[in-house]
Amino acid sequence: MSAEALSRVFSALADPTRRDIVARLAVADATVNELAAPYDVTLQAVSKHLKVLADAGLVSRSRDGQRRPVHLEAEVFDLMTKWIERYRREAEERYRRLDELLRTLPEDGPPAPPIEGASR
Amino acid sequence: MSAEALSRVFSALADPTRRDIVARLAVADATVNELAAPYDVTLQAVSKHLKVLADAGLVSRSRDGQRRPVHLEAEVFDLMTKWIERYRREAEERYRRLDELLRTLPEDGPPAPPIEGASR
DNA sequence: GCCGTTCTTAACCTGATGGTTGACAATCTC
DNA sequence: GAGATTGTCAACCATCAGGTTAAGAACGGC
Repeated sequence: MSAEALSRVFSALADPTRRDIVARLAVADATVNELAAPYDVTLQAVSKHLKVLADAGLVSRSRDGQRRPVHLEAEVFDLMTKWIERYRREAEERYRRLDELLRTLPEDGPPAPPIEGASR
Repeated sequence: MSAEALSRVFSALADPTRRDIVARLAVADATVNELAAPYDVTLQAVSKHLKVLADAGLVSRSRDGQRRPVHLEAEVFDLMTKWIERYRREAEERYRRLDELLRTLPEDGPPAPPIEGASR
C-alpha cells in the first residue's frame, strides 16, 4: 500500500529532469509550457514527466483557461523524509552502541580474536 | 556530477526489495545468503540488487572467508535528506509568504479579481 | 464558428531493468 | 587435493521507461 507509494515517489525523483522540475516548482507554480522551455525535449515528454510526478503525488495540476498550472505538493516529502530518517537513525544508533562496546573492551592490538557470540 | 549520484540513490531505493534490504541492514550487517533468504527470487537476483545498492553508495561489501558481509553506508542518506529538505523548505516559505499576503488583503468574498501584476 | 494556443493521449521505438539459468571463482572442511 | 559452500559474472528474456511523431481535446479571441 504505502510501499507502492514510496516506490512511485523514489522512482519519480530518480530522473534528473523531474528533479529539476520539482526544484523550479518549489520557487513558483508554472504552466506546462513554462516548465518545458529550458529542456530540449518535446512538450509531450515534459507532459509525461508531469504525469509521473502527479501519480507520485508530488505535484497537482489544475485548470486556468487553456493553461494547466502545476503546483508542488510538499507534504509527500514528509513520507520520504520519515522513511530515510528512520533507517538513518537506526544505523546511527547501531554505530553508537558499537563504539561504546569497543570503548569498554580491553585495549589490545588489531589482531583481536573474533567476538564469538557477543550479542546473540 | 552529484546529479548522477542522486539519480542512482533514488533509483536504487525505488525498488521495494532493495528498500527492504536497506531496512534490514539498518539493524545489522548481513551476508548475501542471509539477505536473500526471505525473498523468493534467486541468489543471483539479490546479488544484482546489492550491486545496484553498492553503485549508489548505499552499501559496502567486504570479505570474511567465503562470506561477503554487506554493510549499510548511512552517510548517503544525508545527500538525499539535504536535497529533499532544501525544496521542502523553499515550498513552505512560499506558503508562508502567500498566507501573509492573503492576511493583509481586504476581507471581501470569494470572487476577488485576479491580482494583476501583484509581485511581478 | 473558426483559428491559434495549450496540453494530453496513442502508437511506436530503443535502451535500461529485474528476473532467469549456467558457468566458474574463491574459500573452508575433510 | 576433492568436495561443499558462498557468491559473482555472462547470456538471455520480458517488461518498463523515456523519447519521438501524429492526432485530437479544450479553451480564448476574433
